Amino acid sequence: MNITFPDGIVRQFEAGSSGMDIAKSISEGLARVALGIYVNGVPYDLSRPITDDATIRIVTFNDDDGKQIFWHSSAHLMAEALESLYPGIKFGIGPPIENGFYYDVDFPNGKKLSIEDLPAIEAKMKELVKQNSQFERVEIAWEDAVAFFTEKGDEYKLELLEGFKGSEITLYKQGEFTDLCRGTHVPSTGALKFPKLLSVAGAYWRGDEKRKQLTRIYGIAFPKKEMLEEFLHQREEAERRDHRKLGKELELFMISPLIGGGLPVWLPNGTIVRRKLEEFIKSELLKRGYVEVITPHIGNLNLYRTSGHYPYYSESQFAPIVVEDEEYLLKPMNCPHHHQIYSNKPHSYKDLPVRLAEFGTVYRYEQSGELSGLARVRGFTQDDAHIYCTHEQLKDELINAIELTQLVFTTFGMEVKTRLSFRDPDNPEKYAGSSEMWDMAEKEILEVAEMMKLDYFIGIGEAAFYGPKFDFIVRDAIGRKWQLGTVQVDYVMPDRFELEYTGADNQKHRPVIIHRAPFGSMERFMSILIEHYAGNFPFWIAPVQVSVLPISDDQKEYASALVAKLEALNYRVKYDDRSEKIQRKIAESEQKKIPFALVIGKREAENGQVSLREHGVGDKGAMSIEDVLTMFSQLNSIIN
RNA sequence: GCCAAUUUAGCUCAGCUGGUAGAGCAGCUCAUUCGUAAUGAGCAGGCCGCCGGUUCAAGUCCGGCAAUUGGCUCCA
Repeated sequence: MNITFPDGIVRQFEAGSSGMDIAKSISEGLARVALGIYVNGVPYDLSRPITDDATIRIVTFNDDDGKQIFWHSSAHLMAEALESLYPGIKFGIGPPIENGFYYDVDFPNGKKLSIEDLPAIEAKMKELVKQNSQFERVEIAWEDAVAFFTEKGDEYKLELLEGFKGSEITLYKQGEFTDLCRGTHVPSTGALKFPKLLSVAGAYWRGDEKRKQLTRIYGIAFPKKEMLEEFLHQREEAERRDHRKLGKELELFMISPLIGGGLPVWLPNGTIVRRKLEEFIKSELLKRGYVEVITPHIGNLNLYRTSGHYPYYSESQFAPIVVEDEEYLLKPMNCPHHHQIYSNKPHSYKDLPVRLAEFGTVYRYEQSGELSGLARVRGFTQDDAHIYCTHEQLKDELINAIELTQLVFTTFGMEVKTRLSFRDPDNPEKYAGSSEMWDMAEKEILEVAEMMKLDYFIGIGEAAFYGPKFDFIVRDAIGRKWQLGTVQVDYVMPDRFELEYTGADNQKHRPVIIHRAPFGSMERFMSILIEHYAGNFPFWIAPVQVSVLPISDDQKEYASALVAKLEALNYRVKYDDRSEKIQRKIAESEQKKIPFALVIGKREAENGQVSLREHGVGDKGAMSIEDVLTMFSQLNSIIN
């Protein structure tokens, strides 16, 4: 048979040759690290015979596909260890994930697993690695599979089998353990050299809150020790950057149980950063024809009935407040308020687009277990705006809004992924508006994405109830993904609020609304920003921009004059005139992550200079005060 | 909300099988006037998350509650 390699070369192999045979024919080295083979795009075990002409690709741990095979096999390895330690244990599903794998299990006799139990399981896994048992693929009739798992008493596997009725079933066996599995797996457990179990969590069977909660055990594994060490080191680094830790250390924000979980309070340092971010956005808005408005924190429930938010999202809102027989809602979004501003007066097509912007604080009910620092909260401020435009203006306005969002992310050097969030066609009841309107809006979004050459992917079922959107997604220090900015198309609200403008034809028309928020929420953006910079904020947003450090009391007069000068220029200065050694003052300036320290000794005071020290870099030598001021002014010029 | 873990001084953390609380840093006072990451001495600081129980005795054991953390579910 003819086997085509990824580089296009075709070679002859005997029919029935396995992936391992092919790997060996290339090199012993490849055969040692090969984990699986893709045959015409379908993953095969290396031992599985290939019978016909095929295009193949051998995968190793360096390929994402290879990692998935590796971690999938690791999940089976963990399952084998669990079964030998806890006989009678039942298994749910055990897939590979982005970073490792998990297995959902149901322990016998109500055993509660805690992280203290993990080392023993890990030790057992290592023992099984040494045994180096082969992963064996068994093709079996559906009825026989049912019989097998009935005998074993594993109701979860039986439930899974119900879904595969009629099709051919495969089992995988290694050592004493047999699992229902599509595959593919590594040749033997010996490959899974360095496993590490990471955490224990509860997870509902089939993700259904109403069903039994199983124990989910997360783990990861690597073929080389250095890889595991690197992975663990990265986790530590992520922990070091965690915005909750840095937020406390740098006094950026706090959460008080007495105020309430999920209701973060911005401390003076954090407030400076936030205000700088707001100034930055405001200066961009003014350049782009937005006007600012201010709306209250609560609104009559009828407003949200009109918008449709109330029935659609009543579960994620705080309960209504009743006063004088009227019901009010803590506002879960700003849009309906802005729509009222739009309809406050009649509009001509000549007025459009109307762009209303507000840093609007909204309140949403989140389950207590979901709250997390600044990233997931119950009250937050959106850098919100609504653009009311004609249909002809829509694409230009979308582009304008997306460009602003991109400017934000490039200014901070963040990597984002763009998701085109479309409706879920299987759940039409989740969305307002006609199917034709959705088709049109999704098409327009796609066209804009293509025109702007965005690097996007499509998220089915991620749309808002009133329309599809662009979402910008960023990862935090520990790899969790968060949606930040968003740009949304809305044909529904104009109808619900009967928004109008008079066209050139003297007829009434419906405007289109764009909802957009480049930061998303100030809180979440701040959480990502802290982690992105590891607390080392750039000069223009740093809570304290520069520390002034006289070496001895003799330089105090010179130093305090410099401090006054800097403060007069609106720089944020920390003057450290304590009778401490200069080393100490520098250490503290560095710990507080202040971008620059100006060290002043006898020499500088005599020459009208300062000795400049850059945070994280070190001593940059003596400079004139004028040069320092010029440099600071340049660094500050992002806001203009 | 559910599963698991955690909660001791402002912060980070120690406190073994129950015998009445400890360190470092921060703070305050004094001395020191110093050239690029921590000068020394002294002082002060605690409803050991909250409520209840067991016990002669609870930071420690048991129960409940709360908050936080890792997940699940959900997410405009």
